[in-house]
Order: sequence, then structure tokens, then C-alpha cells
Amino acid sequence: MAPSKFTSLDAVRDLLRGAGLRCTGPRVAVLQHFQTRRRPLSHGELVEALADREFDAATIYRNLIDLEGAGLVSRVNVGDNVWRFELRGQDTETQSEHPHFVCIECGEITCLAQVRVKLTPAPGSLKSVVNHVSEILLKGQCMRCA
Amino acid sequence: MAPSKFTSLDAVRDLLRGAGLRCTGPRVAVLQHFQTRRRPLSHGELVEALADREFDAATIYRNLIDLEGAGLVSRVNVGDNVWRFELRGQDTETQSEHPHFVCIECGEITCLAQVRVKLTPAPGSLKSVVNHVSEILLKGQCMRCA
DNA sequence: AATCTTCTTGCAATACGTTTGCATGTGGGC
DNA sequence: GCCCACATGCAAACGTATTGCAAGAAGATT
Repeated sequence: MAPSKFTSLDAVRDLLRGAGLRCTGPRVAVLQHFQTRRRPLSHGELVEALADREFDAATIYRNLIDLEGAGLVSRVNVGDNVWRFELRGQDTETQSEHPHFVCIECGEITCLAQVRVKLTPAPGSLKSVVNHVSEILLKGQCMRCA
Repeated sequence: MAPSKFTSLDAVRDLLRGAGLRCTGPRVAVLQHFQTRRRPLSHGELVEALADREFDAATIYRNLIDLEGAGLVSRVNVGDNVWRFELRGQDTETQSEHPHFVCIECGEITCLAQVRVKLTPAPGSLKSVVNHVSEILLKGQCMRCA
């Protein structure tokens, strides 16, 4: 029996192989960490979280890019000029884009998976500009900072 | 008669003085440029646009921060990890926050001044997290890139 | 199991926007 | 016109993003 730390190792391997990526140490570690923290994480946060594994920061950076290219993670920018990456769910529910909320006071990032957004433009003012919306970002004050 | 380039100099002076800021060359130039380009501009764009005046880049940068602090411009981040600044209107119409739209292909930024956004959460899933929304950013494909 | 090709890693260096320290210069109230 | 707080110019520090290159490892093939 594998230790609990590696519970999802097979699943991670399948994920990577299925995406056409080699199954390497840093890549598995990054994916496993994402599975324990299901919110957008920055490159720096990943490096710090995996510091004990002593992976090179550039390696983790390139892995994030690769995982994004393979569609396993998505990249978001919540406005602090730092890229963040988020594990994409396999089910269509979590895979569909959901709005993100950023607290401008504490910086906490929340995935509003259940929230739908409806746009009500003045006639013609929206459709002449926007063809398709793929990402929605809300900023404000969160409840804990209220 | 002042040349057309300085048409709004008096108005700009009033703006600055009214905000408690000194009326200096770089500050006037930045504000005047904003009045000709009513969309979010990056620090780099400002520096380039005013290159012939040979202002120091740090001066322009600090002026943007000052203008933001005085409430004359607002700072937005459209997801390319570059701060952009936008002239805030004096009338309540344009001063109230409006959504921004960013085309992920051509990078064009559009102010959706007329668009209202309505959030329809699953019961309780939004109000437990969000206290107040102050900024809304939409990303996607614009009509010209369609 | 040895081999081989291709992809990945580690290390270093670069790029670029943001931000600050400090001495000098100046706006504008007096 | 004087004076002082504020603004500027110059340079440098900083943090994240990004890339080059040689060495190393994954995994298909035999």
C-alpha cells in the first residue's frame, strides 16, 4: 500500500501521460500540490511549497507553462501582476470557466464556481465590441475584510 | 490665443490644484495626454508618448501614482502584468466604475461604460464570500478578431 | 537489459516593469 | 523676492517572467 502522500500518484501519472507529457518528478509534485490546493497558485507559491524537493524554479515555471499547454491547468491574472495557475477539473462542471473574485484588501482569491454572470448592455454597445467572453474577474472586498 | 495643444491647460490646472497637487510640467503633460486618449494607458505608453518632452520615466511613474492617489486617474490591470491608468471622468456617469473588456488576441482594451453586470449565484454561495464588488474585468475575443 | 532519441532538468543569465534613495531643482504661498 | 515643502532627475534595487545551453532522464525500441 502506498503512503497517503502518494494516494493520487497513479491518477497523476494517467493525467500526464494522457496529456502527452512525460511523467517526471517535478511535474508529478506540481500536479499533486495543485490537488491539495484547489485555488490559483503563483509560480512563487509553488516553488516555496515544494522547496523541500529542491526543484529548480525555472523547471517549475516551465512545467506550469507545459501543463497549461496541455490543458491541465489554466492561467489567470488577478491583477497583482503575478501569473497564477489553477488546476482544471476533469468533469465539465469545474472545467467550464468560472468567475474569480479577488479581495483588494487581503488578496485572497476565490473561485466562484457557482456564480453566473449576466451582462445587460445598452442596445448595441456590447455586441459591437465583444465577440466572446472567456474569463471574468471580480474585485472588491471580501466578507472577512468587511 | 493659446495654441490648440494647450486648449485645456486651464482645465488641467484647475484639476490639479483642486486635487491638492502642484501644477508641474510633467503632471500637466500626463493629464493632457490622458484627455486625448481616453482608454487605459500603461506607464511605458505614457513615457513613449511624451518622449519628446524628455521627462524622466520615474517622474511619470510617480505622477501616475500621485494622480491615482488624488482620484484623478484609476489603475487597472488587464491581465498582461502591466499596470494601466485611466482618466476618471468628472461627471458621475463616467466616474462610476464600469467593466473593462480585454481582447486576449489583440490586447485591445475597451471600457464598457454602458454595460451593467448582474451576478446570479447559487443561494448563499456568493454572499458568504463577497462583500462588495468594485471592479469587473472581462476577457475574451473582440469583434475585430472574430 | 542495453540503446537511442527526444524531452526535461539544472544552472545561469537576461529582460522588463515596478519601485525607491538621494541630491538637486522648483512651484507657489508668504 | 524668499523660503520650504514638494517634485524632479538620475541611478540603482527589486521581483517576476523568460530563455540558452549543456547535462541528465523518460520511455519506446530492439
